[in-house]
Amino acid sequence: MTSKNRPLTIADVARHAGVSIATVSRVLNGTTPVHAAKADRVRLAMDELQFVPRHAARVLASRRTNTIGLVLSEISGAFFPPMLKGIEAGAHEAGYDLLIHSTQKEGPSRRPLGEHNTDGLLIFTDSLDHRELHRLYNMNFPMVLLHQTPPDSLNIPVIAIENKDGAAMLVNHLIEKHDRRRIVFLRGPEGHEDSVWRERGYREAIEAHNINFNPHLITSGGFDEDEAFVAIQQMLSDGLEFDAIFAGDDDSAIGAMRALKMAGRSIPGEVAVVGFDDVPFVRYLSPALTTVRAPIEEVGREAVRQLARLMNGNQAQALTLMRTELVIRESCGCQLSLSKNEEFLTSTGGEDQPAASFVSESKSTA
Amino acid sequence: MTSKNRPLTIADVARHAGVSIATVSRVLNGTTPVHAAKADRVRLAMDELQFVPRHAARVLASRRTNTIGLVLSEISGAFFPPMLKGIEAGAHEAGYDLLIHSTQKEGPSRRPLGEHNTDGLLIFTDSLDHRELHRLYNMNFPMVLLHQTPPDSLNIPVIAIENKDGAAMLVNHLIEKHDRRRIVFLRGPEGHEDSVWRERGYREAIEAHNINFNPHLITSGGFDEDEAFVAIQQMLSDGLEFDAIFAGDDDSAIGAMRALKMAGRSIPGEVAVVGFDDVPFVRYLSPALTTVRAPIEEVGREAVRQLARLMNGNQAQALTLMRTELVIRESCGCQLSLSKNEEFLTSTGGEDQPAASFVSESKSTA
DNA sequence: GCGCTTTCAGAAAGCGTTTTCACAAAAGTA
DNA sequence: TACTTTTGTGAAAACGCTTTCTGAAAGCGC
Repeated sequence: MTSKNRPLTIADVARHAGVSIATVSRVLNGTTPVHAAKADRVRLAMDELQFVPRHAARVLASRRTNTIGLVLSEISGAFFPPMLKGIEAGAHEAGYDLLIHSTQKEGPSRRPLGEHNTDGLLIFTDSLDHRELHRLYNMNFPMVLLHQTPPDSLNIPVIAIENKDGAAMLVNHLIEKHDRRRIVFLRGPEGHEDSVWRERGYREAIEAHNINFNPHLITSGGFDEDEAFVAIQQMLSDGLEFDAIFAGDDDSAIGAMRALKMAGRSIPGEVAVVGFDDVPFVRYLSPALTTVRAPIEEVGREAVRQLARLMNGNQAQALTLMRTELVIRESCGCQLSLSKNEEFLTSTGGEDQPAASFVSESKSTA
Repeated sequence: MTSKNRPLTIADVARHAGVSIATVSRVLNGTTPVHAAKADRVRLAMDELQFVPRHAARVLASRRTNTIGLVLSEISGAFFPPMLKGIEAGAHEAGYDLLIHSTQKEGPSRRPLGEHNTDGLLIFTDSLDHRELHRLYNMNFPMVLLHQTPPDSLNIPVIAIENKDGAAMLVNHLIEKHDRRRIVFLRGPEGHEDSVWRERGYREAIEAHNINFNPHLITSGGFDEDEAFVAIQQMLSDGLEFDAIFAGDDDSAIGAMRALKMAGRSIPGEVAVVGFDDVPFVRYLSPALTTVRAPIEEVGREAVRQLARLMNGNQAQALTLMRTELVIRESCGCQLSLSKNEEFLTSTGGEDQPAASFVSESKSTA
């Protein structure tokens, strides 16, 4: 056990290497050229002493935290791990630490993430504090929103997925390949933006095929298995006629399938069912669920990239939409060669533009 | 837009309230009594100025970061979100920020989490750096290990789940309720601690029922669907006789079921299959999977609690094992009343001791 | 060799808090 | 009333870095 009493400072390193503390700082940060020989002495001294600079002191002096904050409301769901993974990887690449802050049940005196402990914020929550958001916005603090357009038409960059395209692909498939024309749509929770865009895709696809939009075919499934179960039971007992269900998300697709099975309707024979998200297990449902997949990990990575641009004083893209791809299985009516449980993937575009992004949806939904 | 040029400091607050900066600091921290009237003036001033103290300065001066670090190797898996959720909640409760650091592919010059930017560390990784661990251990830095016993018999607290008990419950059930006696066990990856304990539970249950342990019935499923699929196919083609499979985890259970189905063996008629973990979707398999569930969120919460004890200078529990519970479904041979997809839950103990923990396994596995 | 620009290095001034120290005022005690 | 404690407060010294500012040494053209 060596003498581990007082923690080391750059002064110790400086003394050990026979230079001034300024020089130590310079080799630490590479801000100003230092004679090679001297620099080596300093590095050697740091190694020998096992010196680690004190983070807080650097932050205080340099006024940069080298940390990005992630504000989120709920840690759950199948999409969460890949997203966090992407964010962590992105932060890693860009050389930032990642501070996580959940706003679920805001405690009494929790100091929020902000300009005092981060250099920029990734915001992924539905219940954001507008006052705080405006404050940060006004001080020009770097922020990027995930899956949500900014309120009050603030000019904050957004990363989201091609919900509308994905939904349209799904509905087009039902209409064109399986000749379904009475397609139910199960909405998500009130105010859920993904849901709004999916519904828009649904309607555009319907209308593009000259099918009359029937408002009775739309109800809420709450992006929730049980709620969707009840909703479909209700529709069935109301005697509503339909030959397909676009369930809004995979969870509600499961609920819908349960209700259909219980009522003795065959899937996809009488009613085709499709979902959205492609959470890992829907391939095991019988019939295996046709759905849409989004590059969630890439969303996280891209969000950090945009944020990094902002933090470096550059402009970021106002809206980045990540491509979604159709995942055809059986619940839509397709027959899969069951030899090896293969999947047919149809993508919006080519595979060669990994982080390609394009603005296609208007930006006002708020 | 108010004058947002120079950021505010406590000096501004002090001036505004007509007190010294020391007094402002005191009402900010509540360290020393301050006259009520004066304190109110200070608080008012802070409100009016919208003052937020600079984190780095406090850290530097107080030598406490108010942050805990989470070191992990892989952000994925069904158990990850609940675990992180528990950790976040625990950190929240204890008033700490949460810094996340993934070690998957260690970049060139990534400064690690340590004493300079956190007050304590939660470590959840299989590839930990022993040198660094020893360094922190020697300087008495607060650390808690998740799902892994410390190397070199260092005295670092561990939070894990009752793997052995859970496995034994499962195997006991297969033997006692379904009269299975030739039970296959699918190991996890080499060196996976959870797997080691589950195997131990398996063996103890076997031996407690006077069944001869047959090493041929044990092979590796890698905690992976495809690997398990291949392993079971191999066993079948080898002509090995068995009437049940304890799959080590749910993923490998899926692979095992696929192999059995492909070979035309009925589940659970000819071969019962059970898993471990109860990831969300195994209830939808047919037959629905019997498995074991662990209170993963509670593991995260408890880990933070133990860490908080350490950070406050108290002693923490060397080993905390969280209870697991049997989740009986159909793949073991039980008949479920299918009316509402109910589950029968059997717990190791009562429900009344939420964070109860007890040391029962010896602590040497390393 | 002589001025000129570069390069490199040290002294010292912050960065914005907490905390020690000292002390005045208020409150007990006799 | 005089004499000790307590309580509340401010001045000023850390905390451990980065970053000017300044000057010495080194390189360059002629």
